[in-house]
Amino acid sequence: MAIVDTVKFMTNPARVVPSPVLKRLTDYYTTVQGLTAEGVEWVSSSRLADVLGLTSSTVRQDLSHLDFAGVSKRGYRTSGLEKALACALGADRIWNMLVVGAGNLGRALVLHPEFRRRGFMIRAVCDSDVFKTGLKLRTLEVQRMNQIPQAVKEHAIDIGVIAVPEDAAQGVADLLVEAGVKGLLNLTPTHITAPEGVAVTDARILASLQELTHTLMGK
Amino acid sequence: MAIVDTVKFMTNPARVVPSPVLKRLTDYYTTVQGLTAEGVEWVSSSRLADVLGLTSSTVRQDLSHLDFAGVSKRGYRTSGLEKALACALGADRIWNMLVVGAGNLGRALVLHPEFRRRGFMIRAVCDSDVFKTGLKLRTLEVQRMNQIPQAVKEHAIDIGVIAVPEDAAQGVADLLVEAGVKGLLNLTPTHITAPEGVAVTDARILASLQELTHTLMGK
DNA sequence: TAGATTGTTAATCGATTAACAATC
DNA sequence: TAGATTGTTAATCGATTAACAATC
Repeated sequence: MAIVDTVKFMTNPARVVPSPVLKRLTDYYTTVQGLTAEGVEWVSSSRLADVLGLTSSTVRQDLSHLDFAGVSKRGYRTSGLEKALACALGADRIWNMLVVGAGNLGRALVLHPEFRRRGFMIRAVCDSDVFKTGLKLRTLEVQRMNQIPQAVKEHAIDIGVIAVPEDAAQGVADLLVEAGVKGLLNLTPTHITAPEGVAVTDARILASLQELTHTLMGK
Repeated sequence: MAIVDTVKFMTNPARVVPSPVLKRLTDYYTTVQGLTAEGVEWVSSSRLADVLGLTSSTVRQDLSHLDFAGVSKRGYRTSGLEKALACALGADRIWNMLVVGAGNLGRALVLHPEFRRRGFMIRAVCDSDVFKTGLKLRTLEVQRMNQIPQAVKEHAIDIGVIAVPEDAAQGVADLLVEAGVKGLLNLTPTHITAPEGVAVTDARILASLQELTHTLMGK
């Protein structure tokens, strides 16, 4: 029996946050950030549920994945909850990014101050178009594609951002993986394949629009 | 018995495509577009499954929501499948959009040719910053916020795009709804509330990044 | 204390997968 | 025909919701 318990104990901690929960954690995070900014000190699961269109049950289940406990009769202390969420999402540290593609989307990312403000630091930008080489985006000069490996090493890049035309996406992904990035943010509509150890997330901007238009047609 | 059958028949056609299926339909669409472009004429559910990391069972279930049938032993004809997907997603028509916010993100959308190419026509841009009024983005002049109602009527705007700072997002959403748009694309991390009849989709760029960093921390 | 809210278990609901008869 | 692939039903799996004891 003791052995069984031990096994249980040993397998449990490797608990993965299920994907729908993870998506909601990001929602809680922005909401709670807003509340602390307003000076609200306590929030209940039902209040969060109301704001985000969920049930209080879902909220409590979700927050139980965090290393943070609420208080009976009071709810969750916003300051602690914010910190716990930031910690779970990696929002309490700095992430180094390299953007490939200096087109409109790539430039917008580099110039958008929100990313920096939230710890997503764009350290380098590359583009295959040699006429863009040397172009200045804020403090960064657009580099050649063959500079990717060196840039990844030099700046300890965690995340490669794919902001190139659709048909170049997989090739760029391969280059970034080869250079040693641990994660990819894919801004193109293409499905990207990467080896086991490399995480890929799709920004799905076009997909969002298409989901929206699908819905609009039913009206 | 006949009555029961009739009721079943009458309730069924109002079938809604479940959200996870809808998300995958956009993936099938880009994949099949690629295949037709390459000249591939037939594709099987298992081929699609391989490319997108799904099971063939899921693919067949999903495609059964379309008004299009495969052929035993051959699979799905890519040309017909592409058309059926385009039709389901509203990708076979033109959608009129108004962008609020002429910052980096808003400008990128207006200038990005992919949206136009896919039928998402940005007809007007507004910004609350009067110093931006009159600024030219391609063929469009940035307009004042109070021009929103007129612009929506004049261009028969279907979709309002929210590309403003986070704390202005809900206010802009309210203005757009008031002006009569049927759908909202929210590019901010904020949760937006809108009345029943108005569809909202979140682009979740920052959320995608945070999901990614959460995953990276486990490594 | 009394009442409100958490944390958690159990029940329900929905989505994914397996399996297989129909079929070209 | 024989073999491969669909469409669909049934089984499994996972996520959401309901319910309630624990608690501050």
